[in-house]
Amino acid sequence: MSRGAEHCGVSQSAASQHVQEVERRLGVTLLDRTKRPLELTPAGRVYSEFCRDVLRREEEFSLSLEALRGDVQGAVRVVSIYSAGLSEMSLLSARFAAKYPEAQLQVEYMRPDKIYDALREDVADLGLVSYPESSREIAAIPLRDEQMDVALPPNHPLASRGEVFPVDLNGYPFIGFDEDLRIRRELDRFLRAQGVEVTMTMHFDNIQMIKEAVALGQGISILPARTMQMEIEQGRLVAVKLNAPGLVRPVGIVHRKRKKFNRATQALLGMLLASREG
Amino acid sequence: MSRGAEHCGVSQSAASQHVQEVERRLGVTLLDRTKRPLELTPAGRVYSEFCRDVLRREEEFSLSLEALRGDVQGAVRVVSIYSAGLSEMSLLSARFAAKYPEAQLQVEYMRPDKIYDALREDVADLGLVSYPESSREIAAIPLRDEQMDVALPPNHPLASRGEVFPVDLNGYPFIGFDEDLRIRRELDRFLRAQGVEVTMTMHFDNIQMIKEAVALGQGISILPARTMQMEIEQGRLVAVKLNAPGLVRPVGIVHRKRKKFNRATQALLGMLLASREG
DNA sequence: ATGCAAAATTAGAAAATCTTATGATATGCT
DNA sequence: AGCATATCATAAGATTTTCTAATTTTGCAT
Repeated sequence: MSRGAEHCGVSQSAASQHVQEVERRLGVTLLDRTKRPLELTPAGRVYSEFCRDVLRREEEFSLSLEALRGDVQGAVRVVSIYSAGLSEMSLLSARFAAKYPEAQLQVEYMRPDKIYDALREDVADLGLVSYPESSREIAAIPLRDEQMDVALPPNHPLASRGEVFPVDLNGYPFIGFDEDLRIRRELDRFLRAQGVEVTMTMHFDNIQMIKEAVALGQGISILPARTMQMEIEQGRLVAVKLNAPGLVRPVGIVHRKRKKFNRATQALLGMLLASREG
Repeated sequence: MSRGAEHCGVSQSAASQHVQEVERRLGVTLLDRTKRPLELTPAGRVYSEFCRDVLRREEEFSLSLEALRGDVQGAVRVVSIYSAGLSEMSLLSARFAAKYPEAQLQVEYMRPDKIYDALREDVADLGLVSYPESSREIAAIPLRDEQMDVALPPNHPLASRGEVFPVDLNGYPFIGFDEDLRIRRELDRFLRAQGVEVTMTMHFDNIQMIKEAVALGQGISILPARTMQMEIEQGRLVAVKLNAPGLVRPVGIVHRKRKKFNRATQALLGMLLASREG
């Protein structure tokens, strides 16, 4: 039952209560609870049968609906922020294509607010964003919290340190994010809380540009560790761990609430969620 | 759509909102709203097909479940208050037996609180009560408001009047209901509001006994008109209309909330509701 | 017996659904 | 065409359902 609950993305309690409510409505017990692991009663087997039947029929229905709509069979439309998408999707799209050769994966990169718009207007199925936020129309699924490291040019005095404290950053020229981005506000809040005074010399609306500027020695920055891997390998950047709690960039999936996903979307979502456990 | 809403026992608004929510989830329009009466779109037809299919399967399922449970196929267990049940059920049970010869109708009479208990304990399917009340576990369906007349012995001074006013009852010995019955409280409230002062000489827990006592000249009473018909025909009682608004005895059906009814119960409930329109 | 994993229970929060009241729109009649 | 009528849509708020977090209970294995 716990497994089932997780599979449905609800708590163990919800699953237990739901089963009991179904039993009450039908007036029969579906599970033999004197046995562990739980066993289906005869009525439970009949009910299970019925449910599978309905699900099968539902699958048929949504197939014929998609055919009717003239949808591209099994297309997923993903919209993503630049930073999360490039690392995430490049890995995933290959695996996805291998596993579901007939499905079609479209990824498009845009700024966060455009992503939410795209979902609302139903021109995209899934969104990959940082600081995912749910609202009346949008549901959010957290994926992971990305560690934030200090990004330095290789020749920087701090570059040889195993880790740095926030105060060590004091006084260095800093390259940040545009002010209308959520991550900028979060970083500002963090630096202020830690009593760090940096000089914001430039700001950009995406991580690529910041990395570029840091590599060119224009200043230092704080960026999600996994977005810098390539540059570190190439020796263009150095990432140093920041010894301070609570600074992470949450990344998650957003989608239109209670929207029926086609099979391709379900599959991709499944892969994304599976990668979360790792 | 309005018809459908009523059929499901919800408001027109709820139906409209629900259809729109389904449309949103599926991402298609189901109804062509530029036409009156409303027409199904192609997608709507496919969806309707799907729904019928599921309902059909659900019907099959509940059949095999009942078979499994060893239920008496198509038995309805009705529990009723004495007064409503006798007139209601005697009429209905014949019609029911004629229409559904294979079904089995069990009627049992008991006091109101026992009725609610029986439903909660699932030893009865439907309850017929006055002043139906819903609660966490119980749902109530109003059936009708019964007119309340003054019950008099044939030789009573008021018996020849076409109608009486509440104040006319002043001073007469009165035969009422037990104090723990809702109808007693309602009558008390009514008499007090009308400024009537009667002498409660006896009280009983059921209408039969009150009628008996009135017929024997022990006092007058106020009773639902339709429960006195037999005695009036026999000349044992006289009913006189009471000229005062707001005194009715609501009668309704109660049942356990969100409980799956078997076909026999659905059929009987249908007949009861159909009789309501009349 | 005792501990452990998994399910049941409880209370309270969150979300879905419903109702009432009101506004919009197609159709048919004059 | 203009108006009346019936029907559906929308809005705001209340109600009901469903969910989560925390805790307790239960079956099974050691």
